[in-house]
Amino acid sequence: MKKIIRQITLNAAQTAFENKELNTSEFSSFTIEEPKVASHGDLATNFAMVNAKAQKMAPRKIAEIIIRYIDATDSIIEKTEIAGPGFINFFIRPAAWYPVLENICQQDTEYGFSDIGNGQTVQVEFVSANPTGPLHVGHGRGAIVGDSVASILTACGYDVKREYYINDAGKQIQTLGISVFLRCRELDGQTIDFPEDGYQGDYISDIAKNLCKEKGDWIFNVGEEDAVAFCSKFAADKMIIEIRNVLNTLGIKFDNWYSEQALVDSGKIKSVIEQFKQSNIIYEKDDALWFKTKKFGDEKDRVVVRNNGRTTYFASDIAYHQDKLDRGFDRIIDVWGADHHGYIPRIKASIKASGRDENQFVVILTQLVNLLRKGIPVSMGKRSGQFITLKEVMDEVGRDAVRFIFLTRHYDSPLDFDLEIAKQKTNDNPVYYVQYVHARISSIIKKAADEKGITDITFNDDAVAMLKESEEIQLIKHLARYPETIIASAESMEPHRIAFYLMALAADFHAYYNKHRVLTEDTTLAAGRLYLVKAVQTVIRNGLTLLGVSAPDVM
RNA sequence: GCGCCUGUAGCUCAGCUGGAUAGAGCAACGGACUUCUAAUCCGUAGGUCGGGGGUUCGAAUCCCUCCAGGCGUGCCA
Repeated sequence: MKKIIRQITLNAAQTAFENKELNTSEFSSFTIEEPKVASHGDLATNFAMVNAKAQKMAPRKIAEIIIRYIDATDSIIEKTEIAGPGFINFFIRPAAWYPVLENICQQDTEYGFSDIGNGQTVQVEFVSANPTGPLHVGHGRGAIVGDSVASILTACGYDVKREYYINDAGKQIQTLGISVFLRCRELDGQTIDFPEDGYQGDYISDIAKNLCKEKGDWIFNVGEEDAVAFCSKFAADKMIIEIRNVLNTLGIKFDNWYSEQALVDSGKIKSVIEQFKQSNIIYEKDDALWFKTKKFGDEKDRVVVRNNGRTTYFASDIAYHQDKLDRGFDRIIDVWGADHHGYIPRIKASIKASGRDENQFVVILTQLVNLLRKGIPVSMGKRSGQFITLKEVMDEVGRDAVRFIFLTRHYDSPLDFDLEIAKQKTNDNPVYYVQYVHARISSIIKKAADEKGITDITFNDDAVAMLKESEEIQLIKHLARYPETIIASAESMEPHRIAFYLMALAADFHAYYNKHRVLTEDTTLAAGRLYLVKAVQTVIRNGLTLLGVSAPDVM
């Protein structure tokens, strides 16, 4: 609808120019939007205001000319008016909205999809938590945002792959192995001296128990180095399985699990370092190798190979991101916790240094999650072992509520997650409010079939023409806004826009439901309303699907 | 010190990328179930958009500055 109004405005302006009523045909970009107040019409444009300067005319004067050139007879426009400083308000004929319903019905699960992505390939890398411990709610936020962004981009015609980068190489894996090995020795009755930087959680002991059962004799008979290496691998594999399981319960599946160890083994890290050395972007100082990140926008240069000869995490990351781009993705999106934000400039630097476009690389930073219970913070220390895992939160709260809560906030703002509120089935917890719409409509449709024998809800001019109530027109207008909401959500990579859209649509529906009965005695009217309500249900379901939330038929 | 993020109703948050009178939910108060699910609806009340400047027809939104909070600032990952 916005597109149509835009075109009508442009046509009018063009004709006005041809008739020498406007001074130039260079029109500045203008917006078509929905006024907040109903009395300002269905749609409004600021065309006259933004063009005042170029036209060297008063805004209201321009608006007046435009309106004169808009053919209001026999079109979708009922009337136009000039308001305020020079807005042009458009009032749309109610009947002009009806085709929206037919669209929804025809496109069904694909209503709201678009092709703005034009088949561009995108990779979304998210979670990528070290396999050294269970996921916590912070990881959950990244997981849900990343997954949802991926879904939304897919719906917009991007070719999207989800990837998890497993940090299964490096020091933290060593520490994991040592921690497990020590617990094994403890189980064996030996006295141990558990290091301060070891992993303290109970899960370490659990893994140790498992390991002892399977390989108890063996690990004490091989050398300590081999034993620790084995423990590392064993524990990391176990953790990955557990992580994968939790993510599965959240409804998240990755296309690719990328191993850092595999990256190391492939020699890519070495070859990238060598390559940058040759082009003089990596240099030697204090027996270490440094990357000239400062030259490419970072605060200072960063070490890639330590003076002990071992590569840093950054070195792996350089190679990893090079590898992603080598795989041909047009855009790579990383979802990180906000505590990693200092890392962005150096990764960008490495991409720039390789002669690529740094804009191909985008980072979504999710702010921290504060876990609360009845308003009281729950401690989240990882090393102390005193933390509530994502799995525990999922078991307590459930997938739909967890996902929806995370997605009703902009990822950019810190989030208080209160376990008690999350469990409540009230409006503090709007996921049920939205799902309830779906269930209610399912119930109506079932009733229509059971009691009235209506099983075929299809478009019918006469029936749809019965939709005259202001709440009905408002609902249809709301439905018409869905596709542009998805596009805006994709462009900004902000899933929360969909969540808010759904809550607003749900509010409109519940209000309508309370005021008007769908299954009326008038069968034509009932058919029209059923058709409308079914469209609402389709949109609710499509939106929830993009957020990874279920759309139940019964609640 | 420097960098990033945040500051909007008592609380939790939106605000469509600069538009008209700043919006929801919760909490408070008053109403609505013989009728398609009351996990719902209707109404009342609640604001110096952290403070101060600037940019322009127009600012919660953009710029500057100050204040407050969070995070970061390793040859850790």
